[in-house]
Amino acid sequence: MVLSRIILGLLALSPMTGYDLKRHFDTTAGHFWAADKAQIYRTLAQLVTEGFAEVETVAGTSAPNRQEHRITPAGRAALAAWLAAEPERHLERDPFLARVFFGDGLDDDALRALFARRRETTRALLADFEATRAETGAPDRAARLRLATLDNGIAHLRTELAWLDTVEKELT
Amino acid sequence: MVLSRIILGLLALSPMTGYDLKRHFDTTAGHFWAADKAQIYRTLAQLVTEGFAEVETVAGTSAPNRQEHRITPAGRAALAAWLAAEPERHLERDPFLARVFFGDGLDDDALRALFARRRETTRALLADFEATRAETGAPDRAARLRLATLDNGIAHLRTELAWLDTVEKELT
DNA sequence: ATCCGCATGTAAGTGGTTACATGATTCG
DNA sequence: CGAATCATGTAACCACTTACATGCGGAT
Repeated sequence: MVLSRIILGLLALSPMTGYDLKRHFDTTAGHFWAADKAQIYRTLAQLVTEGFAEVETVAGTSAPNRQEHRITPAGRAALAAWLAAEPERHLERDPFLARVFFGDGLDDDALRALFARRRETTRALLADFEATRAETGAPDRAARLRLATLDNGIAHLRTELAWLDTVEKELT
Repeated sequence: MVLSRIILGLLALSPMTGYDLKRHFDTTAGHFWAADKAQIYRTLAQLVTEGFAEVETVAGTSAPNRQEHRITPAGRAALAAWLAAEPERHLERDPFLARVFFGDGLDDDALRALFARRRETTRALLADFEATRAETGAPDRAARLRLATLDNGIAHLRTELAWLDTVEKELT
């Protein structure tokens, strides 16, 4: 459900192929929703049978054929309805925190390594987000809201680093 | 995989029934992993067939029979192996942020309502976490690590509220 | 020559959600 | 008398992941 509506939202910005959508999920939309191509192609087919999107095959001149998907008026209505509906609840599932919770089963070195890996992936993601943010200018209302989700990610990544500081200090 | 190892971790603290486990997932373990009872009972049965847990039926005196599950030595080994393994990566999936990203499809009032609901659920969860934290004292190493995961949750909830402040201010 | 990007999909398996089903005891 | 808590589970469904499979064109 959520994935299909996010895809409709992206198609509302412009017509796209599954491959184009995948790139969005690997960059902009990845801050709040993960999806892989198997899911994307399946959901796209489903949107077409529901009448929320239409396909047009665009012959590739110097590339493979593109299956361009375009949102229909019914698709726009479904997107609007979802936007106004009660948000689904967000269920937390973080394998790293699970390991920390049972971390007494690791010795100090292994624990330190666990925190160090977390710090490294967090730091890298933050650098990535901040670089993306620097690229953007002159936002209208739509772009300001999209930026807000990126800022949300940046704020949480900074918080994670600050939390790691205190936890690692306590471990010494 | 992750769920089965978290259950092993909880069983390592003390033998439990599926119902007991459910209460843990609704409180302490809920900060980092969500699970419902259908999954818990299924996973428990699987752990028994794998030889990682054993069941003992305890006749209820003034209650239904309890199926007490106890971790086996093989189970402890599987838990230790998982703890030391590379953490699975954490995939973000937040329906609220998805709505904000496409928020231009909502009018100002609907947007404000969206943020207000998020603020309310965040505030309530934070109060809950802070109350839990106040209850705890004199921690050993194991308890300090469990507390650290709670502090992680508290830090992120505060960050979310601060982010909401700036976004809602910008909306005026 | 080899690798990377573009572009499409299928199949099998695992993990997670929702709805159905039951029944005793305790507290207000 | 009714609601909440304790306690168990099944069935059907939906969502997500991983591995398999193909092939062109352009750059190094």
